[in-house]
Amino acid sequence: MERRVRVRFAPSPTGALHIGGVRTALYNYLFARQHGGDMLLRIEDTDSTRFVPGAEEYILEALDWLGIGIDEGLRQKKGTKEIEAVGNHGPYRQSERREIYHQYVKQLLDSGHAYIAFDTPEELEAKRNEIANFQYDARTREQMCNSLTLSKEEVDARLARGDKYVVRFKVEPNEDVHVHDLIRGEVVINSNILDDKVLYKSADDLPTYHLANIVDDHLMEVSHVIRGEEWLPSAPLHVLLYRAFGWADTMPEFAHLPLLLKPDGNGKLSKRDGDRLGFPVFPLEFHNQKDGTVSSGYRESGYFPEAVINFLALLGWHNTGDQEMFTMDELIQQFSLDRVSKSGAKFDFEKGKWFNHQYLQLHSDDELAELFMPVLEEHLRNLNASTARDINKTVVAKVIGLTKDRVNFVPELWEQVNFFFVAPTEYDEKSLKKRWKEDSPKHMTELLELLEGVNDWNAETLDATVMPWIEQKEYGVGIVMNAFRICLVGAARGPHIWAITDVLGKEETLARVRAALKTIK
RNA sequence: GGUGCUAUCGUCUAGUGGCCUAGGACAACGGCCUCUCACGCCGUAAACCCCGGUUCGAGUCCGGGUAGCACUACCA
Repeated sequence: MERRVRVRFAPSPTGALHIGGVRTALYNYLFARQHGGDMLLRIEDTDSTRFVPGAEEYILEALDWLGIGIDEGLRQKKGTKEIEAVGNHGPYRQSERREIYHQYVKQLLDSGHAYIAFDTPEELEAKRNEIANFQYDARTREQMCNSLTLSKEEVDARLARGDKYVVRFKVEPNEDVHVHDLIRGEVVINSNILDDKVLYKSADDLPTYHLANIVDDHLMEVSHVIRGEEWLPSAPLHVLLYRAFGWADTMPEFAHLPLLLKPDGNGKLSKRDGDRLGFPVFPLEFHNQKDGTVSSGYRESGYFPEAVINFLALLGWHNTGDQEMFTMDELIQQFSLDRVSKSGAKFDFEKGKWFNHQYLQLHSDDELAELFMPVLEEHLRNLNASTARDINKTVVAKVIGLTKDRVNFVPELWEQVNFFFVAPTEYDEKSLKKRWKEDSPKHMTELLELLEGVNDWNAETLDATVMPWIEQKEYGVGIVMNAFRICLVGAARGPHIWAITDVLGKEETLARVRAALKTIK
């Protein structure tokens, strides 16, 4: 009988959601959707010391922005930032599941799969200093302070006294543990290299990841665990845990995803790489209330969620064939775990920019105008308002249509369209040197006269008036037009000249030529 | 140090024993277009980690090296 596909994304609220985590969430989501299954969101907050306020809200908002839908667990209430819990396998925050874990810790203790240990962190530290490569396991536990070495009376006394303790998993030595991984195949690890992992700590009355993770995945009926490769080494431990609980027959399938690596050099992609190389490592901007740092986000940098999704999907997964552009629906249809690469992928954000360029072109001028309007207004506010011309969305959409193919991001539009709204006050030196000739003042003075006589101000009329004039005078099209362009734009760049005069109108065009004549040289 | 995972252009990757003279995309470079800058189009350069083995034939299978990465906490 086929089991219903249920996957989970289980982040820790220790800060902004890393882009690698986003990809893990995405692959889980694609897998769930493809199989008509459920995507769960669980918060793994068993380390109270690392909790960062706002992180949980951040994670949910980021997933919502990216279009990664949650079916069960914690999610944003539709259209709001409020958090709601849906489903009947809750609670979905591990810190709220204490009583549940108590029961399972006891089960392991009673069945002899776990034991109580009183060694203090200081004692363990000392042991590690004393013995190279010290590991708490079958070879060493007999020398430690635990319920295996102490008498029952002593253990009870310590417990009654309120001594801090942990519960450790009793790993049986010298056993080959097989883990079946959907991406990597069979992985075999000998239990000798595993240590007796701490499953529960009395100090904060919380389990560690390993215990909570197995208990929750079992109780929540998770069918596939799709997570980062950093978990591969502890997968055998998890298998042993499933067996100890007697859940081996319903143990989920595992798939360990390759890691996202630094663009340059070696190692895992980190927050610092983003700062160093100038690109976001997080989906949304994050203000860390704990350490006061601010991290830039893809959303605030002008990325479209579709572009981020497309980019991320292809970092570690690729179908046969040459398709590069994928909608979420296409990804859901085509994604498969056996086409996920086994090796880590360097995070090359140049490709990300290209994807954004592609998606930007797909948006209509009106949509882009809507997005660009606030950026434009902000820039104009920062300039002297009196130099700004009237702006309305129709004009903004029009100039965006003229320039959008040359930008990757909406905010970059400003550099392309600013001269439509603000007359140049200075003229680019390089452009002048190359395009402003000795005769240019004379040409512009004559052109000015010619243009003053044009009543029907549009591209066709202007072209039909100016071109023959240039030809007749033998001035050269490039010489005149480039000088004209400098007058209007302030530099040798921008769209076709008649497209510019069209938006500027007769009055403004003439005014700019006059101003240039006065200012240049 | 130990254990595990991985290994095709600078980067993401296609390739599942003959279709590979190794394909696509990003980036780079060159050209075309053109009143400018871009976009776009066309093109160039660019890779099978090394050594053995299996086979008529290996990027593809096997072994050994090497390298990279991950893990090795009362963090996840």
